[in-house]
Amino acid sequence: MSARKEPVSRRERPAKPALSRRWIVDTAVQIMRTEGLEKVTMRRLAQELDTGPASLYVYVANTAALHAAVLDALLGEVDLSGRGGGDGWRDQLSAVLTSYTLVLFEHPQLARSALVARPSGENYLRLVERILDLLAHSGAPRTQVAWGVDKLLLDATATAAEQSTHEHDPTSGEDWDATVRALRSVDEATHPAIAAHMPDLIDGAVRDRMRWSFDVLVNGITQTPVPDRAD
Amino acid sequence: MSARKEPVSRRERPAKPALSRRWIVDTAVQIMRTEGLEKVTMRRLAQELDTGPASLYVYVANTAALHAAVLDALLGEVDLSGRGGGDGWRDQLSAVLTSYTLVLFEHPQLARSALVARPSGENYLRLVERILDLLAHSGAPRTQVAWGVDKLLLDATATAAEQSTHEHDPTSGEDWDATVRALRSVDEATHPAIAAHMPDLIDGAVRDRMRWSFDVLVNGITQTPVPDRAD
DNA sequence: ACCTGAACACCGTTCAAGT
DNA sequence: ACCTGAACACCGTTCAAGT
Repeated sequence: MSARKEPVSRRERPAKPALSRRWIVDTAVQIMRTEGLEKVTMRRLAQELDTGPASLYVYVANTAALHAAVLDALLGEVDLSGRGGGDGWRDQLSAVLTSYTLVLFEHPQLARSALVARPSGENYLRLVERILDLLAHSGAPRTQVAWGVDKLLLDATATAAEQSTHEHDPTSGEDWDATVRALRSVDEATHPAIAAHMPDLIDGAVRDRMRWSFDVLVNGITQTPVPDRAD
Repeated sequence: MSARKEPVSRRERPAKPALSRRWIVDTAVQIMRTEGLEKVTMRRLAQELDTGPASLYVYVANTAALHAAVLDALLGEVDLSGRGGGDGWRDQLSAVLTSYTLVLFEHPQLARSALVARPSGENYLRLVERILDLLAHSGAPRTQVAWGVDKLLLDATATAAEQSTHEHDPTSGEDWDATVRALRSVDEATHPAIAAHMPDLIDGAVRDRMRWSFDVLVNGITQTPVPDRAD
């Protein structure tokens, strides 16, 4: 006779907030931070939000869109100021891209999804705007600048995506080990070039390679004219 | 009384071949060609091989390894000759990388898995050997050549991975559409640089961009010295 | 050594039905 | 309009048991 359940159950937990895209994405980010992106599934997320998976489809088109939203949220952490290096556009650009890469390094799986589902959120637009502006200060022709932004972001994203040897990452670094082993154990007779370049092929601190990649791209972008348009 | 099933059932289908890594990978390639990589699952593959999924684990460590094996098989199709352009190392290198990129363009999903699980099969080694050899003809310092190969392959792979607007691909091009829409509808007041570079940011034939990317990288790689090693 | 059945622990997405 | 239960059609991987 005592069990009227309505008010009791309502007070049992800290008041389930109304569903909203905002709340859904925030919760997804939280799950990613604590358990990794592979746990950011519709079902797991629904469970966390105390509802069924079907309910999420009112706010999110599918899993890919969900991951894209999580990525954009994370891009809010990129430091766009360019502080850290010198005052020139080049140092500032380097600092912004380094910040972008480091943010993705924390979540290589997200970098991979960035390669699949191109982001289009406000934080992504802010990032593109900033890089474009800095690169334009190089004085390079407009098209080179426009195409160059793409190259810089693609390189940084792909570098992060590759860097899967990470704690929260289940698909960790044994593939890279396999590649290293394969390159090391190569027969000098059949693969002379590999043997000849061997230590360097595998060596090099990530930081050094990142810095060099940046210089390679900026030098190339500013100095290489776009080809004559094919038909 | 007539139904002795042993010999009959043995003749019912064209004699199930014994399981082997070779046979498994070949069948996987065939499924990918006809149904796309997303159908290359342990279960689907087992079904095709007329066995249970557990049996495959004798030959293949997991799904990622399976996809890596499929990728290496596909790399056998890359034309390493370098025919098509001129005779110089640069034209030949361009031809080899174009061939690599085009092979991956047929299967963008495979390109993505190449970014995650670094390949290490014999076809991959052959490809690296060839690119290394060609790039070494530039006369650039050893370390630049070694690191440069990585950049060239990474750029080609990432470019292919992005290019997901493809027939067999379920996760098709609506994300790119969303990005284009976002870039187009940007407010000139808040994102002046995007507005200023707008047509070029999105335009450009894939071929033109590929050619330009190659030139950017080769110019950058051959002209940019590696930084002093940090500690 | 190789192969298997069966189980465990998950997925994404849809849809008719409810409020 | 928003939310839900239930279902459909899948997954990867392990493990004890068999040959």
